[in-house]
Amino acid sequence: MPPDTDLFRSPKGVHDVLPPESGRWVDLVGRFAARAQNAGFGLVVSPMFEHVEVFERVGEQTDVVSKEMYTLTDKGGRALALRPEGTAGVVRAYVQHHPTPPWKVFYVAPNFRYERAQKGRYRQHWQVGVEVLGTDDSDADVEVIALLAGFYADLGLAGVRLLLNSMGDAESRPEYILALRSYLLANAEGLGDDFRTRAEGNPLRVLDSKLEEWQDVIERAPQLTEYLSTESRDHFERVQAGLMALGVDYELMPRLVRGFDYYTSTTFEFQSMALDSAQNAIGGGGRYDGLAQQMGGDPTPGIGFGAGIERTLLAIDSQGDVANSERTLDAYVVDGCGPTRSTDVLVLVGALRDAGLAVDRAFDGRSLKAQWKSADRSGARFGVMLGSDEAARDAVAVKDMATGEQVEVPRVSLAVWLHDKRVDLTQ
RNA sequence: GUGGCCGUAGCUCAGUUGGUUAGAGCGCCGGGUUGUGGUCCCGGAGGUCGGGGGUUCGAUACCCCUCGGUCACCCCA
Repeated sequence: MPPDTDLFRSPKGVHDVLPPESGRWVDLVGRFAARAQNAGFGLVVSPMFEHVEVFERVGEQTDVVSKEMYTLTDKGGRALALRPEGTAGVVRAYVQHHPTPPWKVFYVAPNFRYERAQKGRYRQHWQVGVEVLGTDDSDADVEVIALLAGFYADLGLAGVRLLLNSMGDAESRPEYILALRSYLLANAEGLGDDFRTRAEGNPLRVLDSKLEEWQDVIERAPQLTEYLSTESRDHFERVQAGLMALGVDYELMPRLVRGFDYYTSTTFEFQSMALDSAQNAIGGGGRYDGLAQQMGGDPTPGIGFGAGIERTLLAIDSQGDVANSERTLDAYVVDGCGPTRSTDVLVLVGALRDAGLAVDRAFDGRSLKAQWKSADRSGARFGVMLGSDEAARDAVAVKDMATGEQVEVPRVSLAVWLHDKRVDLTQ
């Protein structure tokens, strides 16, 4: 019986990233790590799964927790869940290890959500992100937001807008939620059960709905910013002043509440105007000053963001200028010694790679014509042939693949010769 | 979870109002060029026509189910 081919395909909603496409990932992740480390952030690697309670702190009312979590029970009977978002696990790590604040970390990690796949939305998607724990300084908010804006700039991503809001603090928000709930329930006529359920359970979740028939009520709803405490308002104004000082453009969006319940104070979202509204959110985050405490830690303020790698690449695609960032080879080594295969190719290729050169070669003892063809396809700058004539003189034939010009180079000086040519290229 | 569209070679797609051995381009491999890529010429490999069932003398095509892809809704990166 042949195996069931359906079982040896990637599961629904997930996908492989292969070369050369994956070269863009290497590039993007490298740029992100460079920028984060530049700003004093260190890498945090946290488990891909946690006790389910860790993620439930994201909010029992949220879609991500209530219907999209990948939950499992391990052989020890523990109730676990695959990480659906980046912040909860990092806060858990902070509470567990109590590092010295301010704790500034970045991550590159996959998230898992059981939902119907579509463009820019997958059951496993990757995010780069940062978190800062242990400070409520508004400059930390500015630093985090500016970091993400700078990352997009590094990538050459244009047409991005930053939406900004404040959710208020522990004192001002409950008051607002009460006012919002009673307003929504008073205007729920004809808007259906879903509206009423949300208005009662989590009225903030009504605000970011895109449903046409709700928009009238949403437009006239009381606004968060009217309920901010003096302290919250001051904080929010300092964040805005900081962004302006750094030249980071933003738009105030009073109805921006985002999908997780832990947010307080500053919230923000970057949208690509080149993408459809179904997947235009390419990165977002905010403050979560109560989250550590909900996990049994001391009261600890925190702020961070997550930015989707797949969506960011989609946004770059929509600009049209898809750059191939794969590193080009310095040389491709061709075995010209015929059917008697020696270890010469292994030794030469190994020596060149040890010397820091990017080098590839053919396998399987293929014909010269085939090997030169592969050299061409590889995009290598030079073809290096180990031929019996040249071998007699301890040399190799080196061909510039662009011009076809061929010279003989002593084997011992080949690495230096190729290095010199690389410098030429960068001038 | 709900709905629309779509599954034919590695990729992009033809095809048959149901009828012999299912095609093309690109890619891949080999040869022309016994030591040299890109152009050209010749040849070759590669297909459970997504899977299962049904209708039929006969199904890649029609029907049902299923799996997968894609797009949208909800929501999010």
